[in-house]
Amino acid sequence: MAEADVNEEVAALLRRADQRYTTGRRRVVDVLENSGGPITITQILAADGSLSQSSVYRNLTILEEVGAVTRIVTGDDFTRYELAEHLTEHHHHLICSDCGEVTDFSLDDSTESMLDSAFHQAAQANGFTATAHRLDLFGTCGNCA
Amino acid sequence: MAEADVNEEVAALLRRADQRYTTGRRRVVDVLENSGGPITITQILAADGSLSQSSVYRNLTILEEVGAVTRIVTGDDFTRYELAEHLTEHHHHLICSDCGEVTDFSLDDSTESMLDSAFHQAAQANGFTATAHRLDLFGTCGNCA
DNA sequence: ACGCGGAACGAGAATCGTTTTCATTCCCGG
DNA sequence: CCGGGAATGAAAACGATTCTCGTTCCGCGT
Repeated sequence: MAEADVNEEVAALLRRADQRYTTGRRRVVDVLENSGGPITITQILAADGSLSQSSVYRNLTILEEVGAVTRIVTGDDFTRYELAEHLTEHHHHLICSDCGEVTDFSLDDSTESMLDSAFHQAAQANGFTATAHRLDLFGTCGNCA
Repeated sequence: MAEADVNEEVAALLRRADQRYTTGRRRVVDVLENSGGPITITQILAADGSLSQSSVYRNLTILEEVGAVTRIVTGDDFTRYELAEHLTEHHHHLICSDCGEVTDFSLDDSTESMLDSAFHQAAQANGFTATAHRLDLFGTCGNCA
């Protein structure tokens, strides 16, 4: 999705929740857009020095509530954030157990659709209503090998 | 796996790392064994009042290091623990976004093996060495619906 | 049996990522 | 141009987890 479209879509999501698309929020979205995978608060602050920590935390919470951003927990000590899937593309994560970095990857369509139906079936069998799934690979990234 | 076998296997794992299978550690393993899914420290303490918080934290760390226990982060504020997969069976998690509870579920063998090869391929394409994967469904459990 | 030495324990203090507070600044609607 | 609620920033508070430290336990050699 083009940058302009992302901004427009985020603006719409915020408006729908009676929230403003302020400069700070826009800067956060811009940082997330230019980072090939989920990143930490620290990384966001480092990427744009004009942001203040508390506002970034607060704004990420709001952006998550309106559905513009997704919160990712990997197992290391830091929560990471990425743009919501409908603003990017469906993908999964390679998580390096060594350095903690997260990079995106995709599966081919036929695998994905197979997964979907398997999930649907499994959820149903457990009286569970599934709204999303998470699929990550853990291991060692090229850098750390 | 039968309870006796689990204990034996855990004992072996600990011994291999020059660690003792103390009463406290055994109690933790017992609690994990009798709980159809990953549970929090608080739940462990509630399930066995004779355990002390700091020791449970410490022992779970050790049990994880020797490969007897796996740490699970779901997105809510609590880390959960379960017996390692080779002490139970391969499975995935249904995570209730509402109450936070986690329950196990399985996919059929053909789906699993398809996934494995898809993962292998994706990891390789990214210069990544995959050692494990995580596959969870988020949604609403029967109770919270 | 006994005693030694290191492992494990328990209670509380410390840590640190995250959340909240509160006074100030900004921005929209009238 | 003003008033009032929203957003901000700095700093304090919070809370799950980790660390500290004195005590207790356990395996082993004598």
